[in-house]
Amino acid sequence: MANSMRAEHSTLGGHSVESSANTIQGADVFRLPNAIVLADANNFFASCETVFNPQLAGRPVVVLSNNDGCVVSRSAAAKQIGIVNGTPWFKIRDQAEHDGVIARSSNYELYASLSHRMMHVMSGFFSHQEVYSIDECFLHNTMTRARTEQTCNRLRNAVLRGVGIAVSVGVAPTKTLAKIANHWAKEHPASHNVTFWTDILHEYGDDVLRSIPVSEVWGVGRRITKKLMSMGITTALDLQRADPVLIQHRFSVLLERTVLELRGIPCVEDASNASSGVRRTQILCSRMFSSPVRGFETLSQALSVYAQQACHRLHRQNSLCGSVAAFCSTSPFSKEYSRIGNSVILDDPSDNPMVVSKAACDALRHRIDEHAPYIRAGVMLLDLSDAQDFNTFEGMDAQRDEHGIGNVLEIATRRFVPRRVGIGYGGLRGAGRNDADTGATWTMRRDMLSIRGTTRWDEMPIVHA
DNA sequence: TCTGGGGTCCTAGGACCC
DNA sequence: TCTGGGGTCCTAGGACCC
Repeated sequence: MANSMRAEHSTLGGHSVESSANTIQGADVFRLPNAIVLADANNFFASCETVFNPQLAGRPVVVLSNNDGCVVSRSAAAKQIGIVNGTPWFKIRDQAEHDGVIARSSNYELYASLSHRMMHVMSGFFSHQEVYSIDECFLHNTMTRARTEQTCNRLRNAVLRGVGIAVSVGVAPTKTLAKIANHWAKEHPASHNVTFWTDILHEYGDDVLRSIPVSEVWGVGRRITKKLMSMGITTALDLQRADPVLIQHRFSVLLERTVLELRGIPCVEDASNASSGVRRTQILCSRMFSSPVRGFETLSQALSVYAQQACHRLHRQNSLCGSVAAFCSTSPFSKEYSRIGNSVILDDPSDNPMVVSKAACDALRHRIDEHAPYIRAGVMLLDLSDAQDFNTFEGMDAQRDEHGIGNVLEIATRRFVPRRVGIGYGGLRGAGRNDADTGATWTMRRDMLSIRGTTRWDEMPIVHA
């Protein structure tokens, strides 16, 4: 599919020949100038923090990554005082606190819950929704220009009223252009947070793409930017005008598709597996430790906890894994950086946390340096297959865990909350209120965690009337 | 002192087969 | 003694996204 698409576009040199059929069906829908609607929450994590804590509205708020490491989301006010995403918190903490910045540990349980509500509300306004990330979705549109604008505004109001989150909307013929239109909507208050690509193109012509550095185009990362710059391609307009065949040759089909998308030719396919939820092809669970861990004994505690968490996700999508990989590493910022990884093939595909946990530990057992300070570790489940499809000869069954410990864990998790029970260290809970708080020294730091008002009875917000 | 986590897709290159 | 070329499959690594 992707290949035939590429061949077609490459040979046609940019503009496709339409078939005579003008039916609003299948791929033809996406040839319409307003076919793709991208709805994206403004400063999502920071906005979520404000939902149940309205005093934060208008104030500089930042949300930190796990372990309170880096800034990952900023409110408008925090952006205004010049805080940059990705900055390590320890480097700016003093100044930020002096400036009245309020920091929060990331509260993914809250964000996931609000994301779910937001997506549900938005799904009602268009025929097809493709959830792209926790805070944005593509909506497929077949309405007229006027109807589309009306619908986008109703969608924005519904999310704002129903969930308390502001979203911006970009409308364009392709996803890449919708990203650009969405960005424009966020940057230009006059747009009322809904921007049509065709409008800004009509008003500003080539200046729109000329004003966008190539590094800001969706799909262009740091490495590719550097290489493009050396070829004299510095703006989105330069990339749009580049030869797709040359780009494909020097880079990849991915970037070639970006060139075509910038020209208004849709090439990025639907990535979501309908609305029923996506089945992952690999599952990774990894964390940084709050302080360095030495020795296999302690490391295996962490591996065991991560393996159980990974199995929980494996079970949820009804898959089995054929192999388990584990890794650990010292700090990449230290002189003696080392990373150790190894994988183990299971005798039979399994979703049993006991089996997976043991495999993860076995993978690293005799490989680690007993004295090295490890700062992170992770467990990866690979070679996933559908549990229902699994058939072998008699006597060679999958190591399924039908009535065993995994199911007991699932049931207990559903009835109580995650991590009230578990194997080994995964079952211990310390005094703190953090999910992963096992009382061990390595569990992650979340010193500034807000309430999980939508998922925990004991943390429900209190309203004073 | 202190720098996130979880994914996807593509490509190159090796192994193997005929 | 000489030892082609093309296809397929797999894996590791690179690059990207949010």
